[in-house]
Amino acid sequence: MNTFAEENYLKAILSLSLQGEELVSTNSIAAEMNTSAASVSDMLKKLQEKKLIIYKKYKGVALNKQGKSIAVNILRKHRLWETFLVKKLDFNWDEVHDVAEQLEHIKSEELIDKLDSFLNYPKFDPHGEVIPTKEGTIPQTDRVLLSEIGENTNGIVLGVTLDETSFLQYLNKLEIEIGTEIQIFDRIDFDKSVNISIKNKKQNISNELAKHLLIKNK
Amino acid sequence: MNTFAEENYLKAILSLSLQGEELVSTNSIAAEMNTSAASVSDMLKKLQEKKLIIYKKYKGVALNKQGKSIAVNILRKHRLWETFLVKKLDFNWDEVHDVAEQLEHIKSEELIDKLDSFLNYPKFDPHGEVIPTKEGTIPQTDRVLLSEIGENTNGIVLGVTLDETSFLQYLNKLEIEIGTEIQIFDRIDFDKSVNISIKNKKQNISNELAKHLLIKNK
DNA sequence: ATTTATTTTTAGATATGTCTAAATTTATTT
DNA sequence: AAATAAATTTAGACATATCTAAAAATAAAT
Repeated sequence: MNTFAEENYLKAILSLSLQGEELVSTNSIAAEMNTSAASVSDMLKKLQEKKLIIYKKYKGVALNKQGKSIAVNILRKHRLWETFLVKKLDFNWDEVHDVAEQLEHIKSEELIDKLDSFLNYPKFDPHGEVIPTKEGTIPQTDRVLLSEIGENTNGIVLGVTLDETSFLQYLNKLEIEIGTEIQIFDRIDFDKSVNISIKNKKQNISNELAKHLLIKNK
Repeated sequence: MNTFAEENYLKAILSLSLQGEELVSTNSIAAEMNTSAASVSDMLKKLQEKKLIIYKKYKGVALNKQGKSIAVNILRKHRLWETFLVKKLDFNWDEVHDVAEQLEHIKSEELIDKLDSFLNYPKFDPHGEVIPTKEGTIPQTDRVLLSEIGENTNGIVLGVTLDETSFLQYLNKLEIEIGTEIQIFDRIDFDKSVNISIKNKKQNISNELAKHLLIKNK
């Protein structure tokens, strides 16, 4: 059985891997988790002893099979709980992250099975993110980040890849939600911001924001 | 904010207080929590520094106002989660304790308010135990322990005061459940066991068991 | 009222997870 | 290729929570 701290590190490594880092660096984990590089080093040593990661000093870290399985399961639990909070308890999608961060560590396979059934086996969470399966796979979808999409195309907002209140509230202000239609014009070389229009209103979206918006790729 | 360990100690002290101990002893807490008396001593010192208990060395401990408020709130959360697990997720009443022990430590007042509303403000949990109010009071009921009830009376099983799988499974075996009618004949002086009958079947119930059965007192 | 037994506390260790500061390794410049 | 900068690890400290063994206080027995 793993501690909350261990699970959170595994989750952070998974998240950075999914964002494209093959070998995840100590510093990026520290940034992701708001902790010091020293603490990360300490923990990586422990996770390696427990045989959950592949870690080469000074080089970087990757999840091994068992570590990935645990991390994906935490992600599954996180997203199922978020779905429960929004669908059943009437939370807003920008309010659920902190509570789900706690709930994801509850240990009971039966609980998650029954929750999944109670929610009718949802495929996506309230942010449009795919929910990993019980078997530990993350279903692939045809979504693409706004920061990666081609110019002069149209799309539909399918979801977000960040779960922070400040981010989600900013989206509300921009009137961007799941299902919103969006035209993509062009990308500025200088700062990689994107010119788009939503409901015929032209806007410039920063790369920082575009990196976290999932668009249907047609 | 309190740690899980602190919350568990406060809960244990509350539980023993409600069972009649005015000044709760170190040993009884250790027994309740399956830990050593030394650990209890250590923790009592910390809880006193945090001003959650009234503790006199070698004499015993009681919750103060703030400590009681926290402990009652944990109890409220535990019983609401148990209700959720049984009513919404189809757990059996003898399967929910361990998961509820984890869920009771989730920190979010809004979560519990919304859960309460979702469950339609239940007054009792699946074991028949009263659910403390949001304001921190434990509603009084007219129930009495089978170990305390008068001889030659009738009653109805309203609930239990223990949440252990082995206990609840034994009740199932004895065909005792909530709502079961019961005749009380007499109590044996020697071991304080009680002679009763359930569905015209005479049985002798140990004091140990009778101490955890709540009966309607008419 | 002493002695004995029980209960409770303290002392000293251990494990987890965190930190700052210093040392080491790797990457980047010149 | 040597010097500088950046990233990473180690060393040493601290807080929490636990344990065993020993000491101290209280309760029970003679």
